[in-house]
Amino acid sequence: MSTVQGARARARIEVTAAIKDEARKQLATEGATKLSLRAVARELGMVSSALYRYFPSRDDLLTALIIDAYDAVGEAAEQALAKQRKAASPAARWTAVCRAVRAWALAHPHEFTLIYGSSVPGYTAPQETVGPAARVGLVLVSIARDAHHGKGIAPPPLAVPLRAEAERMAAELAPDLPPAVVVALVAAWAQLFGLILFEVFGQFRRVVEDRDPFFTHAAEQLARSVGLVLPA
Amino acid sequence: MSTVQGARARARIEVTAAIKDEARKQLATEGATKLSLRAVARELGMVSSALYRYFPSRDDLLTALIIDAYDAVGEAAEQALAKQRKAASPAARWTAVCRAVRAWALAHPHEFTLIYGSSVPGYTAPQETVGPAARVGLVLVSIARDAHHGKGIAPPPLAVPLRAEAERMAAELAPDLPPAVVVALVAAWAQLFGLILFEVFGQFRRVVEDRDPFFTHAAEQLARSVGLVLPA
DNA sequence: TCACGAACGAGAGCACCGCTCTCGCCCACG
DNA sequence: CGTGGGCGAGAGCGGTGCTCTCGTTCGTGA
Repeated sequence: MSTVQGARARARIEVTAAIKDEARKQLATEGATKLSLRAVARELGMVSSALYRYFPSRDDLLTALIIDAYDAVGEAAEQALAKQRKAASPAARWTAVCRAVRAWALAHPHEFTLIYGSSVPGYTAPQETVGPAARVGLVLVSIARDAHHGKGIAPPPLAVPLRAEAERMAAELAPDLPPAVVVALVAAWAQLFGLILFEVFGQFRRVVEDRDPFFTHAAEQLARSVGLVLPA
Repeated sequence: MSTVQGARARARIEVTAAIKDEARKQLATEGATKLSLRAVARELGMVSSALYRYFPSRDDLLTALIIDAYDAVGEAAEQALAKQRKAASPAARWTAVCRAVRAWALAHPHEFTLIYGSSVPGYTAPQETVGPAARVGLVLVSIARDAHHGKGIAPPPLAVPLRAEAERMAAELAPDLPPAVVVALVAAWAQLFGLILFEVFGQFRRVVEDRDPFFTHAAEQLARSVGLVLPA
């Protein structure tokens, strides 16, 4: 029933996409705070009130862009993993995924900021965002899972004993992995984005100049921290 | 000459402080994007144009708040280090500083977001911010330096060989420390804020529930990654 | 001492914003 | 074929950052 929708529905999809495209363009040049419904409408030859036929509010437009951005960075990570799949070591896959996420962030800094930077502390993300938001994390988990299950090359790498609460959290998130690996995985997930955020926000200016090799090295160390690198 | 300034100068200082206080209050309740000059003026019983006698623009007000926030979190880190100074192991000092930074961030989420989150990708921070912004990093460096120089307990912990550029960067930043330690230090610096940002932004919701022990564990692992933990 | 000038607050006003409401139009479905 | 609902246009509301002008106040240098 959805294959050949009426012209009405098709037009709606097209206009919605055009609005998002124009909004993304303004996002890239001006940033999220400067994104203006009126400017988007103006650029599209519409009047501002017409946009409200497609998005109930400016925040809903932003939410749509957020979901798209989560999907885009998640897909970048998944494609990087797929490209590395055969015969690459877990550490090599990990690094490739990290580099892909970083590359996407540097190519779309404002969209990356939108999802990982400027979030409002009090604000609870709408339910539709949680799925797309999890994709990068799931890619990282899958690398560890493959390494642990398939070839069994990921030993629990940690010397510091875990608290009981951490054990429980690990059992909930990924019961098939050693708790220490799960905890390290979650931490590495956040730390990866710390590295990228600092680079995107310019915190490394005058501190790290050759950021590409620095990042690669840090990503490899993260892989080590999760136990993806075999002791030599 | 500056001890007993005229009454006008004192009034100016007081009004400036009152503006910043009210702005901080609104920042805490509404967030940076909703901070309104007119609302601040209204609350202070002034008219909006009067604020421009004290801050040339809204962005300059925000810059002032940014500097204050950098100083506040830097001071929190420095005080945590000072409190731990005597007889504490380098790893214990490291963890204490990390926990102090996190505690400040959780207590002032909007101010933390202002300095580490919502930064505009294209925007270059004014020169006045670089000093205050460096304070937390310098505290971390000082811990590693004390450990390396004073007691020599920080062995270069890394197995992956460094690139030549990384060696050069390390020599510029802290020539008295082993390059591998400097590189790990910079990465740990960014990763620490990745952990805190994810917690402040709610990325750990439904993922990490007992965040305090999780963070402490992650901070200890970061100390390990810099070489602050002696091999058992 | 006193006049000058700088700093100050008030107010009006500009251009822009998000959002609402009403109004005609026109297409698709019953 | 008639009609109801989706649509775009337009006016308008209250808000924003920022500018300019105009009296007033108050410290300071002559």
